[in-house]
Amino acid sequence: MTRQAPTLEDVAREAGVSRATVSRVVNGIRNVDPAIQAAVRGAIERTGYAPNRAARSLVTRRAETIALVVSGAGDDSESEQNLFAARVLADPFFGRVVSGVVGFLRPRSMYPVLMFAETGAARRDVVAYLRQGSADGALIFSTHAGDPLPAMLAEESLPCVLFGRPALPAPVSYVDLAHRDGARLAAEHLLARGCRRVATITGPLDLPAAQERLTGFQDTMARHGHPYVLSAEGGFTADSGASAMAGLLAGHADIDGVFAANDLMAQGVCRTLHESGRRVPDDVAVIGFDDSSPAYDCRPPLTTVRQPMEEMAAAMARLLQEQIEGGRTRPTSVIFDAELVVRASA
Amino acid sequence: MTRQAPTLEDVAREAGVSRATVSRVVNGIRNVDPAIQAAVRGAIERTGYAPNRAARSLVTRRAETIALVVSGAGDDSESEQNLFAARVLADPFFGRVVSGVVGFLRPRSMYPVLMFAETGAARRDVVAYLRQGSADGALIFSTHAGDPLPAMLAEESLPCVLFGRPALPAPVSYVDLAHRDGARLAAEHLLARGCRRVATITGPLDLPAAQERLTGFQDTMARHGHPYVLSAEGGFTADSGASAMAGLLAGHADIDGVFAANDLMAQGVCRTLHESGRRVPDDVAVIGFDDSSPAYDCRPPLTTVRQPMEEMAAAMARLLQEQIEGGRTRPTSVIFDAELVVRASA
DNA sequence: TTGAAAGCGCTAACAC
DNA sequence: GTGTTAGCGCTTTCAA
Repeated sequence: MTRQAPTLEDVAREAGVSRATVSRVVNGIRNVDPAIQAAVRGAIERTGYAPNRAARSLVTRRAETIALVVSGAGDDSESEQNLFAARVLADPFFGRVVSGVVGFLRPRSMYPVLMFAETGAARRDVVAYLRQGSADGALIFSTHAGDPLPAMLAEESLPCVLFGRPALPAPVSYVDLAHRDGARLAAEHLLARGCRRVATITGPLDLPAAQERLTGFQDTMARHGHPYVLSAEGGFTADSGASAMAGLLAGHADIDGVFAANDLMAQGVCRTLHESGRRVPDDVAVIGFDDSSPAYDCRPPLTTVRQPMEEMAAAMARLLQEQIEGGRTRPTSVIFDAELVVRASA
Repeated sequence: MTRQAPTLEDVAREAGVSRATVSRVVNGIRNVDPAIQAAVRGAIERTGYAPNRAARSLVTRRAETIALVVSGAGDDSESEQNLFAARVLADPFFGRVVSGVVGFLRPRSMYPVLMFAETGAARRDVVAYLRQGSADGALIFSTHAGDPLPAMLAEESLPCVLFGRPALPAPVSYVDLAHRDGARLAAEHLLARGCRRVATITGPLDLPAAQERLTGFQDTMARHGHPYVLSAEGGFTADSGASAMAGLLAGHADIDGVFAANDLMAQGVCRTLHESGRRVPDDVAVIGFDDSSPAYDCRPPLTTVRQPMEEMAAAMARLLQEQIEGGRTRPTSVIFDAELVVRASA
């Protein structure tokens, strides 16, 4: 930054027109004489002009930026903010989410600001960030049921869209999956394979998604003459899946089918099964959920219920954009369908 | 946003002082009478004032934002921009990087803007983004040797810091690891275990880091009487590690020690070894590099060369900050030490 | 179709 | 220690 960056004024002088005209050309507004338009473009080229974002934002009242926030439910005492970020990023789920968001934003020359909000202070920072106009809205990914952030944003009428129905009711828009149907697909597939003794490893049951996957699975099994389904609660991590499976196996050695509420846990399940000398899928069929990278990294590759994460994330961004542009509109929700992806594990 | 957001003016009126005074209080500048300070704080509280970022940036000429960019070396024809993002995020390496960056930024109330620059157009967008003042500088993580972005930024004197020495020489600051030393630690450990027939699986050899890990390993082996080391080039992915190992094994069934240039490949190596009926570490000892999540997710957990990623990423952010604040200073580099983490695989 | 001019909300001299 | 004032670079009426 040795020399001062050229401004609209400089370009105007160079092109022999007014600032307003240059502004019109830059913003692609019609009603500008083609000749002048060319002159202006030439001047922009020559001066190496780049519009100043802050100045534009000041008048348009738009940051043209959105925040991608991953929030937890910790309180201020917790100083593990960083571990939280690392843990979230380690979840393969996240890569697909970012990919979907970026896919929507990039064509619009926008880039997401990454925020992790595990503590109360961090959540207040998110609210402040939006109130300052640093971002026009937020895409929220809650990792815990007790997350107060959605309500905080709704309270201030700050534009936001959640991934998944909020566990704590709040008047906000969200994008979700038909979890029950997804679980049903898994149940039917296990049944069709001839599994007679099935179990499910659930996610944290205070999360609506985990609850619905369980319910959908149980209901379908019940409808097919299996009123009771073995189950154990996991934490959506591979280790939790592995130990939940070990626990189940200890009491029920004859399990021949398992539905894990996400791929990471299914991966853990496979590990435990393998260590106990059982073959997948011959001895025990395993189905995961999400269709994220562990699904195909797993040996054997996992049969899983696909959640169209990229599309869902893109839909969130679209909804947010509409909310930002349209001013106050009431909350909406978009529900996507799940799909069974059959690989080797079941 | 029903009612207009309160401005400095409103707070000033409410507190019965001038805008300047309110500004001083907000920015924590001394020389403000404690009583007035309290009055102003009260007014801020009552009005619910939040400073407008754009207005501030306009005058301070600081966005107080930095870009975290992951760049590749693709050209414009490539339309796989999204896959690129997903692939990068899937790499466990990335979570630690973000964690380190966020750890440095958060206390300063800053958040990184995430950008993926795999195509030429995307790289130009990164440059434009910085030139517009949307971000004050960039943290660059190149995934390919031919990445032209560093040079592009240097050309425009835009503040940036790279992760790793640039493969294409460019006058930019960077933070790196003493790769050679790290590889030496791995070699010595394998030797100390009594391995006689060792092999190494390298990363893409056009990357300086991969090259140095190989050189460091070979040199140490040579110094200990092993002038020739078997090697195969991988692509830093688990699959590439698995197949490189299979290839090596085909020609040399007696391999008893392997050094993989990253954990992901080491994981693939373990998989291949396991499938070939060999035990790790009894039949073959395996050492990885990075100490990222696959290292402890792997069975057995990997002995690996730890790269203090979080600290490195934080150092990058610090260097960038200095560069932004200090104006033009010449490129610097900071090199971190590697450390051997002994687990079960070797 | 183009230009003149009025701010957007804030900081930073400078004066008091 | 506090207020006054002049912009920062841009968009956007409003006239011409």
